[in-house]
Amino acid sequence: MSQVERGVDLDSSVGYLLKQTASVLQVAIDAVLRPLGMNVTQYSSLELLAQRPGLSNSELARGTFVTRQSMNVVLQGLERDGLVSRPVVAPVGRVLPTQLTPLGRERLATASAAVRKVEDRMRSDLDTNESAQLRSMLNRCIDGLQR
Amino acid sequence: MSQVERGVDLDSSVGYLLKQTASVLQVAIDAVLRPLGMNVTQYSSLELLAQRPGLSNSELARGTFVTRQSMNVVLQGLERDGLVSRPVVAPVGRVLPTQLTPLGRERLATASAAVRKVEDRMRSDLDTNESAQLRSMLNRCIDGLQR
DNA sequence: CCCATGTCAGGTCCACTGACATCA
DNA sequence: CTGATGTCAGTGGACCTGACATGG
Repeated sequence: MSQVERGVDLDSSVGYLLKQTASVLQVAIDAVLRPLGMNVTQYSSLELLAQRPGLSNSELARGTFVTRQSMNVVLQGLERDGLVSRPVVAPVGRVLPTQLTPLGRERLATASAAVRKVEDRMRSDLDTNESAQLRSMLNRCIDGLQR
Repeated sequence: MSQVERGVDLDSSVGYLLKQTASVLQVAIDAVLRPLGMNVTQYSSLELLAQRPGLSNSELARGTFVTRQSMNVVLQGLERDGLVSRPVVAPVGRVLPTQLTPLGRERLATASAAVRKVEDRMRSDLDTNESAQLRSMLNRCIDGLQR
């Protein structure tokens, strides 16, 4: 049989496990978003826009962990599909504040429900307290790395 | 200033935090491996081979979360650079067991030390007990997702 | 026969880097 | 001038599908 199943002794490495978990999660979310014609970055952008209307291209890029160049392409696609809208000219500076359209809000609702199910499945073996601990520890990992 | 810094209220989502942590970690490890002329997938392959000599292409692919086609390309590169070696003919079946060369072992030692530093920095705000908890919870997240 | 493996090919997707103009 | 932004262009990595030969 295969020597690599689960539990190479690399699972003593937090980094390896982190990568694995993120990878499995990405695949799972991808799978539920694909039938909706959406990928993770597009979904993340819509979710961010719902919570913080008027975010600019660069701000969305930072919020979804991609470059502003990549986000530019994403936004062009979302705009083409009528899910978001941006003013033709910048009201101030070069920043173009982006808004969800009614259609975008509708699609997001569907996608959001699907993604929430995945996340619930991921947390199904964790109680509320552990979820909070997990978030706390991940935040501290991020802080540590950015030092 | 930017409205997106740290702490959009999405950090109540484990999934979002997980993606962010993995993203920051990837960037950090990339940064230390780049000067060594290595990327994360190559490093992961060498690390796996050090712990489990003789892994095949397909097994390495599963262990690093890429397809066997992608791993095939990676191995060709590592072989060309003299970091790994594979027999010309399969000793049994079609499986070609891969081995680290002395050079590969040497490069891995350097890379491994660099990566370990990053991982230590990531865990700097966690005590031993918390690290174990984090691993445990990540493992349960993976199990939950694969159900 | 069925399945896993190693490998090659073609096409696609996605994110990145580089570069440039614009504006506070 | 500096720094942030929006955007265009090119590049690279990893994916997928398909294919085929080989071996348990």
